[in-house]
Amino acid sequence: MEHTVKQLKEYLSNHDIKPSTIRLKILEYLLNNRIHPTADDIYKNLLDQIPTLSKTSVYNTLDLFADKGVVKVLSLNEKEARYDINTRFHGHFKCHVCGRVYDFSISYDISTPQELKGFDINDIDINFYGICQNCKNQGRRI
Amino acid sequence: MEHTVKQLKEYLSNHDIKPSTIRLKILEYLLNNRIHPTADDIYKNLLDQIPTLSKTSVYNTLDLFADKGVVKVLSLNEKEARYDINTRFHGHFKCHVCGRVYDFSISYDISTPQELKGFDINDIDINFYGICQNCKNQGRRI
DNA sequence: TAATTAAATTGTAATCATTACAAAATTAAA
DNA sequence: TTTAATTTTGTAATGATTACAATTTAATTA
Repeated sequence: MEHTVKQLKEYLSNHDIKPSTIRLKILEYLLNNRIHPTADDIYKNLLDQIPTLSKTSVYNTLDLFADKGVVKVLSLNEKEARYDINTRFHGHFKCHVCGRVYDFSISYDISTPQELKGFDINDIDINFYGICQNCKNQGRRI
Repeated sequence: MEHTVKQLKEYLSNHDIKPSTIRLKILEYLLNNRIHPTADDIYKNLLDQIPTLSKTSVYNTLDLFADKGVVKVLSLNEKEARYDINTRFHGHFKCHVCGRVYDFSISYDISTPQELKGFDINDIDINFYGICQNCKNQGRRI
């Protein structure tokens, strides 16, 4: 869970991104808080460390990260986008009770469907929705 | 492609929805135009037939349809929601060149992943993104 | 090192899909 | 018909995201 500045800088430079305080802090936050945060989550959490931080900078940085493949933007039937530092292929489960987003691995083969022969497939989203075990155990609904 | 008013009314009553002119027109539009339209698409297209139509009514109706299982709301990495009259399980491909959304069938088995044992799964979205064959053939990019 | 240029960051205002809400219109029930 | 319930409408809010110009910071050059 600990990342040196050197490691963070390398992470960015590996993705062709020049380092800056904001970029390093946002990257560090994403690496240490794998909760698929929203831009607002990130903004609120970094305000202590960077009092002059603006929301525009958070969006700018996240857009840059998405362009360079550092994060994947998640669109989970909600108005706010979420950002995932884990860009390897995997599925997401959104609990509509607690709002948490869980990762899961895709075991089955996602080969090109018949109907999409000849299509270029650049990206795939596998999103599940429901109630997580934690909320079920607590008997929480909606 | 033709639907009698009787059929449309039955379709609604089968989903526990009382008929009204707007509801029947929107349902008819969705059944005849299986292009995963946005609320605005529907609004613009019905304005000829219902000059007093308001956008709020379109949203109200689509929300009702979604609640009653008449349509599925699609969240395809774009700001506008789309509405699919086909509520049977299938995947969607969004072409980022022409913007069209294609259906495809899911052949592989979507069983509960290990990590989601004990979770209630109520809904699944399988979304592919890329360039469709049509746009590829025309050499169109971005 | 200072001067110049480029890049990053900020603040404010716009955008735009969606929602809230109350008034008006329509339909159903008494 | 009268009354009550439902549907529809118009307007104004909401809220995430973006546009954009100004400011700050960092990098480069003289």
